Amino acid sequence: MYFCSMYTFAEENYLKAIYKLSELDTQAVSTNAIADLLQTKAASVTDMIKKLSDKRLLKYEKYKGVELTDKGKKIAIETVRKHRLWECFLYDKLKFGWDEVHEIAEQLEHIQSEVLVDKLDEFLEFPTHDPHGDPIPGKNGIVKKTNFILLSELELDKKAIMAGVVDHSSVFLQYLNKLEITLGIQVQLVERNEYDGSIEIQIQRKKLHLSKEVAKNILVKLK
Amino acid sequence: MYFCSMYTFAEENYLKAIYKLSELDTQAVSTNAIADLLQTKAASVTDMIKKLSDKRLLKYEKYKGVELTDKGKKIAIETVRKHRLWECFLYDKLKFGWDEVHEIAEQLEHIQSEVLVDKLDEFLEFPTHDPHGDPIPGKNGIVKKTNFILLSELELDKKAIMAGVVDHSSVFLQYLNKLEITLGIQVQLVERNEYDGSIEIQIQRKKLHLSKEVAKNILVKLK
DNA sequence: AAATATTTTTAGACAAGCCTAAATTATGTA
DNA sequence: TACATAATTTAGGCTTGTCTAAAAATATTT
Ligand SMILES: [Mn+2]
Ligand SMILES: [Mn+2]
Ligand SMILES: [Mn+2]
Ligand SMILES: [Mn+2]
Repeated sequence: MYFCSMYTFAEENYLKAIYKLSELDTQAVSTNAIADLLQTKAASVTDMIKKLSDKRLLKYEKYKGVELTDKGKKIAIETVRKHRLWECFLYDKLKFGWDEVHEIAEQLEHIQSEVLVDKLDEFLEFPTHDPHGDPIPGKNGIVKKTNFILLSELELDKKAIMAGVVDHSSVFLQYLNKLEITLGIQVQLVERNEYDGSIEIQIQRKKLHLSKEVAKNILVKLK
Repeated sequence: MYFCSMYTFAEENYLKAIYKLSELDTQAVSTNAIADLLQTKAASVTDMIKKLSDKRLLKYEKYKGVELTDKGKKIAIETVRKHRLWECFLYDKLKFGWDEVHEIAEQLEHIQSEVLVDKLDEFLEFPTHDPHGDPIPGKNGIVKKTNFILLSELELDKKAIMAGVVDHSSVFLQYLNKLEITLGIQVQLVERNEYDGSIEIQIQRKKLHLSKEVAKNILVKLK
């Protein structure tokens, strides 16, 4: 009503979802993949795809999936940038837990004001990573690649730093809270169990046993 | 899509507008008054009024205007609280000008998360007034009355403190910026011109001449 | 009191975003 | 290659929130 944004919440959410999926795979993004990620129906996705295609935000060939145009990718990355900056604000300044910030940032990412994003960035002292270890795209649209590896693939006795998560669900993050696994702490692989892929790690003064499932959802940075 | 708020942006904006208008006048709020304030059409207002009436957020009698119910008033005040807290954030923390905060707060006020409001309030150290001098409603829904008077009604030679504005438009606020009139500074009425209602004031080391129009849009607190 | 002007409501339309059910196209398997 | 299955699109419908134009009610003048 008051603000007429360039793009609607729904449009930005679709672009963000398509961007995320296109990073996982070089192929065109399928209708069903988008529907799954956004928890909506394939028919709704087809509707929106047509609108975004009309606006030249993506390339669409019937039955062949979609690919973002440069314009579409730019908007997607801007939205990711806003999302991650707001997550930093919620975590660093308002002292939310890393398991609580995502849902609120899903809303805040759609606030329209270019100067707001810049001022927020400055206020947060230009953070490079969000509370989940994901890189914050620059104002120029460049997203730094992180060279993290899965904790499940860490070599025996090697030391590393907890650097990110694959699963962003609050259930998983709360489980890590309980284990006192936080980003930035040092980890060393003590033992790998070949039978079930579970591992034993040393963090701080504790030894922890982690299932393969959990280890595959934690990212570490080699020292 | 992701968040299903109790009330939509439009509903909250209508409730806020009706609350504002009902504070100006004890009578029921008219359809046209709402349409003017929200810059929409009377027909749209009638539509929305029916929906809000169905939801028991206001009492509506055809052709007789509307009155908020306790439930409607509660939501309106909560929205005002969020609006003003966000304005404080933008002004105090992000260093926006007082002429820039309103538009962005119009968007931020609709973010749904009760704990976010509480944490923001705490982060801002429980401010009592927004950058325009308007009181911030408490968590309990109580809005403190300010006993400010119009600068145009200040008595001769009396000293007072700049405390608020009636006109919140950025044009007016920018004009005050140019005159270096900011909230909190002392003001003394030096002369009143009976002919056109204009006044001469002393602020800091300067004497300023203000039209009646301007003086009627500035609020001061007696010392 | 009647005529006129203003306010408010109704009627009908539209765009955005979603849905279900049915039709169509693509893909994988016997 | 033909059939079965899965993916995708189309058709038609719904809600929200907006609009214009016309009708109805209320308020103001004369
Ligand atoms: Mn979102
Ligand atoms: Mn994140
Ligand atoms: Mn608003
Ligand atoms: Mn304000």
